[in-house]
Amino acid sequence: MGRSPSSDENGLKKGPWTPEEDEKLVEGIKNHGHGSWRALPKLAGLNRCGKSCRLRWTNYLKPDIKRGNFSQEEEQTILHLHSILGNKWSTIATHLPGRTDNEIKNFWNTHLKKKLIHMGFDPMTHQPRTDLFSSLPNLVALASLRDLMEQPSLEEQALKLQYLQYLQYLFQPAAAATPEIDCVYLWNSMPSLEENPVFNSPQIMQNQSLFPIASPIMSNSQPLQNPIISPAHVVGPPQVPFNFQMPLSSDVVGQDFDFDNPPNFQSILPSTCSSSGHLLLMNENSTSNPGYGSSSSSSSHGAGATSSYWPELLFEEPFMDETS
DNA sequence: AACGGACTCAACCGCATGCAA
DNA sequence: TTTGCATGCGGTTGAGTCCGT
Repeated sequence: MGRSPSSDENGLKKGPWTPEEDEKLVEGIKNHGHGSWRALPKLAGLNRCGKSCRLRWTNYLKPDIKRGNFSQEEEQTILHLHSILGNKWSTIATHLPGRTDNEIKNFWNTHLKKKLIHMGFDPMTHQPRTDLFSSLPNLVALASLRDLMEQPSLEEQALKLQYLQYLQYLFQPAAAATPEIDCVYLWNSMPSLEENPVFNSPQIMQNQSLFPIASPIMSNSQPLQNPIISPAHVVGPPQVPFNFQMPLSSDVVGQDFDFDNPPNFQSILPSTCSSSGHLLLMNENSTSNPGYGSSSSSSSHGAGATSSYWPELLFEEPFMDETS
């Protein structure tokens, strides 16, 4: 790691530090202090600039520096402080004894930022990403549609639907999160899909109470409504832009589904798609949005806006072959 | 075993800020 | 008030390492 040794136009050495240089720097600071970084290299017998010496000392050689992995607590502290302070690494570092701003910055860029993005949060605002995240239910629904259609029986399709409903339930709270909801809380409360016993339990077929209504965070949650499994508390319009009533109540259900020669998809695809599956670009003023719920027409892209726009990326390629 | 892409992190760069003359 | 120097800060770079093929 680091850089190859080189020197600048003044003949001062650049690049990685050698153990000998480290030793000289430590000795120099011990004897002369670091009141003047510019004078220090000369006093310590180093062919380095003062800036390089300061950086080496503050980021590596200072005796109270803590090395090694960040703890869970440190991770949460960084996350919380970053949500308040932004990229003020030196300020954040003052709250984490033994950690340097450079180390925190690197940890953020290599781990936490990616983790937040992966969870659907904007790493800068710590708010749910309205572009991708709010479309997740749509994406999941789309990805699962084929799977749903391939289920041999109505019961298994119902099972799939409940799975979709549960995903919807999981995604909605974050998408509906308001600024006062602490991102750290969501971070900690976000369940792991793989580990969730619901998905490994036969109870999913019997349990009609998968969607608690008491949770304050979930108060805006509006799981997908469908005619087969409809939890009593579910109110409001469907949030997934499919009218599942159509395939479920039509002859399509339970039969072998040929995706190469689909039936008339106009009835089950949202209006943003043409019958051939291409995306019909939809601007903010579009009024044609039947069946998606009233919230979708809002121009607010902030937290809580439930966008039903089809992600444009999704349809860079035709949704399905134009064979019919 | 070899290769190549992804990842990590120490170190550099340039700008901002503070302060003394 | 202006100027110049020293230091601090955040963004970026790039060589070493890891890991999958």
